[in-house]
Amino acid sequence: MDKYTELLKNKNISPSIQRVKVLQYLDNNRVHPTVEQIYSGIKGQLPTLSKTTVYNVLQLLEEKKIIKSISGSDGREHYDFCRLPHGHFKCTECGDVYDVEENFVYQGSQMIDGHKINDYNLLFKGICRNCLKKGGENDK
Amino acid sequence: MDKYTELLKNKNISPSIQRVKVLQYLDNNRVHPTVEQIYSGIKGQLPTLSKTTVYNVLQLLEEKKIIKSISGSDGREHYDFCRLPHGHFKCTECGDVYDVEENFVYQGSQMIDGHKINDYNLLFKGICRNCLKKGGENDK
DNA sequence: TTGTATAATTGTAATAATTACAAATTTAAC
DNA sequence: GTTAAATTTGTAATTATTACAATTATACAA
Repeated sequence: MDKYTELLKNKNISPSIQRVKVLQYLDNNRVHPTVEQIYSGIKGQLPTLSKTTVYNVLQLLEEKKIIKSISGSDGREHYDFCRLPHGHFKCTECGDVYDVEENFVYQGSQMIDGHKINDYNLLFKGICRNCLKKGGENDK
Repeated sequence: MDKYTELLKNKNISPSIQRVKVLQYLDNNRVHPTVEQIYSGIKGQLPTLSKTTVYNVLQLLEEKKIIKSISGSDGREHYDFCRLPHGHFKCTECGDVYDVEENFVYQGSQMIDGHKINDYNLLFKGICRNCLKKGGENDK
């Protein structure tokens, strides 16, 4: 039994081929891919795959805290395999998302002001090193 | 000269009535409104207002660091007048965004891993106190 | 094994936020 | 006051996401 199948079973999720493939893709492509990227990335191996399924799987995996979603400000979600807590950096030029070590570690309670905290994210924004190289002028 | 006009001039932005009204709205409605809310909120005073203008103004104000945008994961941006640094909490049930005192204060440099940092945000997610009251079952 | 209930996937259509863009209007400079 | 530049407006296009019903696969009992 491969490790993704096992991970899913441990979380009481029946390990359909679609779910395993999405998980595998996220593990092998740690670039915070979008739904589109995930879909295109595994469509070759699962020709009947529907984009709706990718959405469904991602939603399920996030609910079960196996992955996290990251929202930049460009109307596209990015997805990230959960590991050690870390922050993210999103380039406002090209939209790519990078990991950064810098992080906020929240030691507080599960409640803040009466709200139940399920998760948190630290997101930096700016211009990534690649875009800086290309056109440093655009220095908004 | 009112305080919004003054603020805009200080930032070298010509203080059109649309810009002033958006700014005023954000200052008076500190609930992290969406574009839709801002638009509806001032349409009464500016009957010719276009939603495109609201988008334009918000983009400009964010570039000039007068406001911040907050992306939950529901495909809707929220906007916040800049003040003391603070974190945000987004309810995954109703979509509302709340301020929280809890925050990450970044003292590091303006560069991380070669990326130019322009901004950062700390976002908590969970179920807000109102939704908890209504239906505590949905305890994802 | 066979039938049946349940769960998961698929495809299409609908929704909704955002952006592109060109025309119209306003503002500022000379 | 005329002209150029900046801003606003409205429409159309784009794109991500969701809703939903139909199909397919899976699990389980007889």
